Amino acid sequence: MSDITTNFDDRIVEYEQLLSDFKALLKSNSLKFTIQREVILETLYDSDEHLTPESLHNLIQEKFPDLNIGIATVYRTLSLLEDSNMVTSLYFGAQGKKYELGAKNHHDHLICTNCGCITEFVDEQIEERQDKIANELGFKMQDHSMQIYGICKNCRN
Amino acid sequence: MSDITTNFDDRIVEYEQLLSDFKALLKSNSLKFTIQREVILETLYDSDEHLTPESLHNLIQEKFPDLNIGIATVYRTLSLLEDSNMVTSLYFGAQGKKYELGAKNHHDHLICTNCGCITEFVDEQIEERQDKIANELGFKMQDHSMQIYGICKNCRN
DNA sequence: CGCTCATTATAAAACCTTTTTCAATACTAC
DNA sequence: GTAGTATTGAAAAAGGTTTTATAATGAGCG
Repeated sequence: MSDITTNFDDRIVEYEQLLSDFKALLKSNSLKFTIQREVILETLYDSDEHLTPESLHNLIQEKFPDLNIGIATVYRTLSLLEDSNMVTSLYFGAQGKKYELGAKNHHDHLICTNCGCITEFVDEQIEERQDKIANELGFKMQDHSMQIYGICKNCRN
Repeated sequence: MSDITTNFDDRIVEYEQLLSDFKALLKSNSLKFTIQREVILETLYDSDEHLTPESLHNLIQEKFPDLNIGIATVYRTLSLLEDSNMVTSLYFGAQGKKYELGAKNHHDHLICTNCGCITEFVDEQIEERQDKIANELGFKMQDHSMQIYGICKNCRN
């Protein structure tokens, strides 16, 4: 078995786990499992990007044109998922909320000031350096966030 | 003369330069120099953060409560400054524009989650590393911001 | 299956930010 | 000072996104 296949299996297992967590969550709150909610969770899972409610809705329309899911349902489901910590949202500036799945492992962001796309990265050297700076200044670090703004590869063409 | 005094003088000189550039710009376009425009430029200069039109307006209200500058004037002046490249704006996500003055020296922030105090710092290693990461990912860096959250020296006692 | 109530799509309403309108004001040149 | 015109604050309008109201639908349970 190749690594790719193994990863693929892992991914399915991971999604099944997520889905059953979601079902359990719904059940314990006397809420119902609907095709709309499943599709929203699945689309969120399949996407590696941070999505706005609108872009998520567009994605769903493309993938499931016959379902005709309303934007209000997307908003309602995202709020539900966020309230139960299955998705997290990021604020970029005073407004502009974007959602992503999971109790995230930490990462920093490259944000394109032209198209708004977000690329994630983690850099061990920066993480270490941050620890060191905090220590040197007598600061007990709890958290940090870093954003790099610029023009992404695609937009430079 | 100490370094601090020298920096202070430099800062005043820098602002005077900026102001006279602004005046020249206005004159050459048959526009008028008003107290509102001066206050907006000055407040932008004094702030080290990226500001939304709204937060800039709030800042001005605090600093000059008697002037009663309208939010529309803030928007108008920011557009004017941006058109003439004296300020740059960044998009955060699909929407949400933030402004900052053109030539600004960069620094990062340590923010105390207990007392709210902010310590500024610059670290060459982190700056270099950021450049490198941006380059590796085909990203043309324009700016970046980093915040470390935690408990400051004073508050730990 | 049939009952009950949560959920849905749709559309209207509520919200927010940004722009425009307009009469009053104030800067600049003379 | 005065004339001419850009600028201002206030309020209305425009342009978005997000939420709510509603009647119809559908999931879950016995």
